[in-house]
Amino acid sequence: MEAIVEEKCQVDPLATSPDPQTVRVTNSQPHLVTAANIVHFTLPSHTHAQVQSVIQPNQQSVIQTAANLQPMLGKNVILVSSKPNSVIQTTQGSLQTLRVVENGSDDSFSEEESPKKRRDLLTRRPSYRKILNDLGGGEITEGKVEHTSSEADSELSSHSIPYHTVLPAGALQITSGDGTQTGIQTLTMTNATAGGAIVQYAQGQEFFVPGKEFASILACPQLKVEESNQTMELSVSSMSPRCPSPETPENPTKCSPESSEYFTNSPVEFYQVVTQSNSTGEDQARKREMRLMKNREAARECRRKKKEYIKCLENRVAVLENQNKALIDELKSLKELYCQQKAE
DNA sequence: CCGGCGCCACGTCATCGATG
DNA sequence: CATCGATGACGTGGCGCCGG
Repeated sequence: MEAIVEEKCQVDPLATSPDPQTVRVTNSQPHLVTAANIVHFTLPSHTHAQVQSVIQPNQQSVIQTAANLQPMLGKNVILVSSKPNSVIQTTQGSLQTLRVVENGSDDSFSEEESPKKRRDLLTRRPSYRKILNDLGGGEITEGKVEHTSSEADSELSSHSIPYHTVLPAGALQITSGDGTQTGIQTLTMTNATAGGAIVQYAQGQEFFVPGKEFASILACPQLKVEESNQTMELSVSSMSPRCPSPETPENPTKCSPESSEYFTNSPVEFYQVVTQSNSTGEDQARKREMRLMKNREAARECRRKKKEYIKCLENRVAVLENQNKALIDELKSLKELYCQQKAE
């Protein structure tokens, strides 16, 4: 599939070129790029600029060109992101918004994007929080693969599951049964996604298992998983051998993310799923688990944003280094030209 | 092969600022 | 003022690399 980098120059108050222009780059596949990808494209003739760009996957970049240097340099190296709404910044003060569309995609540019927003993009300083805010609004989550707890929450709400049936991280407990249940206990997990799954068990009750819990459950070798088209049956069979005991907390992911509460240590054969009760102490524990779970997700997201921010800074470094190099070359050429004319 | 080391990702806690 | 999200700090485990 051929991807197209389509640039549409917005008429910005700061822009010097009033005519909207479109530049199509047909030799790049930004969405398939796994490493920096060199792309050549040519701006409209009146810009006298032939541009060589570096496509960075899943990044938003501030793109700087030196259009007024083009007659001298012929070629300019800029960084182009495959992320939409990147900004092309020229030394003439023109502001151009870059977006990436795939072939066949005909979604139009958001005309209602305010000049203020674009000016903010242009003038933003490299503040971590500021850039992260700029990167926000859906863009920064574009490359996000994993589902978040908010997605899980939305999934919950869409299923109208009572809040008390939500199991925070580590809250799912499978304890030894009282003998009323024999044999294999089957948990029916519906709507299983990376964000979690709705789990039904014997008494027709259901609860929500967050994605990580779900994955951990599936990873447990003591569980037999039968998958059908619409539902996934999770059978809890006898515990022999047992899941990792609390004596091995250094290896918690074998069965549980951070706790060993999924299973008892006793080698019993029957297990009963119990949810948190509403008693005060356990309610506090549940709140704590919820807080930890949210903070876990927040920390994950924060690190992801931080990495993206670092990449953005590295892109800027590359841009500025190239610009600096171009200016040095220009200065050198002008000096030579000056000395030549002076000698004549 | 093994220990040391560096890097990375993660979870948790503490703290701060925004918000209702 | 309580709550919540964001983030720095810290500790930990996994993993790859490298030298002995």
